[in-house]
Amino acid sequence: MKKIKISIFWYRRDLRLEDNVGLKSALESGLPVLPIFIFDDEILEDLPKNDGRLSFIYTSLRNIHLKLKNKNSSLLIKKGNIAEIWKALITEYDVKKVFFNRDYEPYAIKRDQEITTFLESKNIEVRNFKDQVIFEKNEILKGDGKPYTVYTPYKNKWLEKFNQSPFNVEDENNLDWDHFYNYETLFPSLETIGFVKSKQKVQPVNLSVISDYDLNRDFPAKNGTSYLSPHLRFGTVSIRKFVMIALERNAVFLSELIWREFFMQILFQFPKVVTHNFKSKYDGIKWRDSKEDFKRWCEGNTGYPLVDAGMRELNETGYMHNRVRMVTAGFLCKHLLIDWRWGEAYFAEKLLDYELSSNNGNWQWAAGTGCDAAPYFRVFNPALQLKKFDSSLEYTRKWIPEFDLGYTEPMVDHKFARERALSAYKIGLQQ
DNA sequence: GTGAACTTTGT
DNA sequence: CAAAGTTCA
Repeated sequence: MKKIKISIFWYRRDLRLEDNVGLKSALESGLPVLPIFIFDDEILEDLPKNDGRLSFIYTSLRNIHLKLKNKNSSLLIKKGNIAEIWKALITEYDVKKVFFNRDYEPYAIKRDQEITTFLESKNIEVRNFKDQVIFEKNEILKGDGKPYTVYTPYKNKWLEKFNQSPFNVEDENNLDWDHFYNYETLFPSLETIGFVKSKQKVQPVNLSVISDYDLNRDFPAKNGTSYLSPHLRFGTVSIRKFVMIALERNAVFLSELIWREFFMQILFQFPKVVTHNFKSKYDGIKWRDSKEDFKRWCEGNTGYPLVDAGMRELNETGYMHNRVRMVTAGFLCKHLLIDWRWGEAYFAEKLLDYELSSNNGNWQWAAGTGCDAAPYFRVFNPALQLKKFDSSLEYTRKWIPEFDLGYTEPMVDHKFARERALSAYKIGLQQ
C-alpha cells in the first residue's frame, strides 16, 4: 500500500496550538500535518522521576492531543535518541516537509543542525521559524553592527524596532483544523515515559496583576507575580500575545519581557557565558570551595530569614519570588563567596521556569561578572532587604514555621562577609 | 574623542 | 552621597 505524503510539525518548546508560527506554516504546506513531540533521553536522564517540569510538559502535550482528537487527529509522542527517532519516522511515514520553531540554546542549535542535515540528505524540505521571541539573533544590533551588551540601549532599540514591526496574534479558532493528518494513536501514560506525577504545580497565568505590576512586584507576600515565566519557557502561551497585553497595561512588565530577549540574545551572541564570566576580568576571583556552606544555602538554613524563606519556597514549590532570587543569589556569591555557577546549577535543577539564558544572565548579574551587572561592591544587606520588602514578615513566616520559636543564628556576620567579598573581588581583579 | 548613562543599593 | 569602570551615541 502506498503511504500518504505528509508534513511533520515538530513540537519542542512551543506547546500550544494558538499563535504558533511554525505550526501555522505547516498547516499551509498543502500536505496533511502530523504533529509530533519527542522526549529526548539525553535531557530526561538527568531529571528526578517526579520532576515538576516534566509533569507540566506532559499535561500540556495531552491538552494539545485532546483538542486534536476532537478533530480526528492526534499528537504523536516518541521517546528516545532524537536522531534515531527521526530515522524511524521517515521510514514509517512518507515525510515530504518538516517544520519547527527555532531554539537558541547551544544544545538545541547543534541538535537542530544535525537533524536538518540528515533530513535534507533524504530530500526532505526543512523549514524553521521565529516563534518564541519578538526579535532574535541579529535583529537588534548597534550602529556598528555589533550586539548590545547593555540593557537600556538594547531596550530602546528593541522598542524602536517594535514600533515599526506590526504583527498579528493568530487565534486558535482560525487554525486550518482540517489540514491535520487524520489518524488515531494511543497517548502514552506519564509512567510509560518513565516519570510520575509531580506534587509541584505550574500556576496558571495571573493577568490581573499586570496593571499594577510595578507597584507590587517587589513584595513577596503580595499577590503580585504573573506566573508567566514557565508558560513562556515551554511555549504554552504566545510571547506576541503577552507583549501586546504588556504594551497596553504596564511598561515595567513589558520591560521584563524585553530582559528575557536581551539575555537570549546575549546567550546566542556570547555562548561562552554558559561556563565563563561574561567579563573575564573577574576570572581571578578565588571562590570559597565550601560544600558545607553551599548545603546550608541550598536547604535554607543560613540564619538569614529572607534567604532561607526563598530557598525553602524554591525547594517546595519550584518557584521563588523575583526579589528573593536577587537576595539569595547575592548572598551565595557575596556573603558566602561561592562560585555563581554552583547557584546557577541549583536553580536550574529546581526552578519550574528554568531558562538557561535568563538564569545564567541573572546569576552573572548577581555575581557582578555579567554584562550590565550589579557593581561588585554592591552587596545586598539581607536584613535590610527583609525590612524593606517583607516588613510584616508574612512571607518569612510562611516558609519558616520555626521563625518565632527560636531561629538559627546567622551563619556569617554581614559586616565581616561584606568586607571579605570586597577584598576577594579586589584581589581577583588584580590577578 | 567626549560626555552621559548605567535594573533592582548601602551606610 | 559614595562606590569603578565601561558602553553607547
